[in-house]
Amino acid sequence: MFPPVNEQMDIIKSFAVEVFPEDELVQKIEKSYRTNKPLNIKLGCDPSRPDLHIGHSVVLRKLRQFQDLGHKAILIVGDFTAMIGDPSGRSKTRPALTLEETRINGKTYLEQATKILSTKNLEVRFNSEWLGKMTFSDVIRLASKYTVSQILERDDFSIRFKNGIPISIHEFLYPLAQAMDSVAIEADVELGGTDQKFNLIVGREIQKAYGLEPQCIVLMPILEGTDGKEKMSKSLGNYIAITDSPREMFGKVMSIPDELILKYYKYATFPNADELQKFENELQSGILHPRNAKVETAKRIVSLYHSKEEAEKAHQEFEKIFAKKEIPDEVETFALNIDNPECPLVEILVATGLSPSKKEARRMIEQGGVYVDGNRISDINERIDLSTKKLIKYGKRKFLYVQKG
RNA sequence: GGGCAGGUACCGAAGCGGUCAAACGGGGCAGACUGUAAAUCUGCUGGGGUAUCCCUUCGGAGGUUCGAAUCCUUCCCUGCCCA
Repeated sequence: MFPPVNEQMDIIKSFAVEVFPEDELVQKIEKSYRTNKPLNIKLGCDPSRPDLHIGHSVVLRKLRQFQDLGHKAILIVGDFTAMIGDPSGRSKTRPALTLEETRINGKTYLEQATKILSTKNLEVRFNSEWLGKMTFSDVIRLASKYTVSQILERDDFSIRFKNGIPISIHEFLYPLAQAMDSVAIEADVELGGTDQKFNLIVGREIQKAYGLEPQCIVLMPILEGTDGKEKMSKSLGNYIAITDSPREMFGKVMSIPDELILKYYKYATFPNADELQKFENELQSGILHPRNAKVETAKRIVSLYHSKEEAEKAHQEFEKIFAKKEIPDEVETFALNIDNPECPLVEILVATGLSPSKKEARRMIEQGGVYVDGNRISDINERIDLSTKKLIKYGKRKFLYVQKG
């Protein structure tokens, strides 16, 4: 029923940064193979921001691999822990959410996650189920299993501590709470990004303290955002959401710095060994032009969340707008409710929502970023006759037809 | 509980009675260039109005002053040290 152990290990280790302790994992898999029982593979998700992006997809794809190997994926919706706010990789305390908010977000999360995960051997648990039941003495018992210096080993804590940036006590509890999830579901393996390493190790320790076999850990790389600097995240605005439209998705991939191409190709699409080898060789030897490498990567990514056809369309549209500087196929029309069709351009820009303020609209015109029917407008007092439909181009990529309506 | 240092625009960080809508850096946006929404370079970056005019902003609330982000009072928040 299960593939052979070696085969499983190869797949598990592919694309992972770290898998440890490897010997324990081999043993677990051997046992599962012998007894024909699937392993519990845990992945925690943070419902405080439910919009999944390609950065999340790396670890979700890994979980999917486990599912395909026949193991059981257990998605922990951290509805309870979201109230704490995971401090990982953050220099600031995160805002806490209410239970209801996290519940709603959890749902959205799941809808999106199943674009990658199989619904077959998938179990979804909310950690308020057990964390919410813990009494204060339970919490004290849990807290007694870990020391302050152990917790301060984590560098985002120690850095904050050293720099005099506040750390609230409840943040110390976060890794412990997450560890309790592993206890509650008896996780055999926990997946996470490399930034989760500390939390996952705490999970091992706490499982041991509660008399359980400790989980093995699979760490996946963190994908940088489209800016190429920071980790991909919604709050930084450098993300490619898995719900992005084909056009957006394609464009965003095209905007990544060249150095990131291989990483995106690799971790956002999980190519097979041959594909990867070929791509890497050609890119490095220069046979594959970086621009084309991006095109290929973008197509692959769009295909994963939409379809091959959509990807092809997005590509063509991209070429049209940016290489040929033409107008995209689908441009919305805005019916502007005005009395006099002769309307100052600045006001049109604000009324249509293209520009948040008149000030910015003027700035944009002054900087030569506004075109009406293909003509660059340089006068901020320009009036536009809207009795006929006019095409406005605002900045690099905003297009809109406007007409008096 | 005491002492000290702080809280400035999206973020970091200057300013310490008028010349402050507030230096500088990052981010963002635009333009040029290009192989792309890469890289690089240049410009812009509170709002309204356009004749160098008005409004809102420097943790909150009051006050001093012709005039405050800058001084005083008080409150809230944070860090460090001492107890």
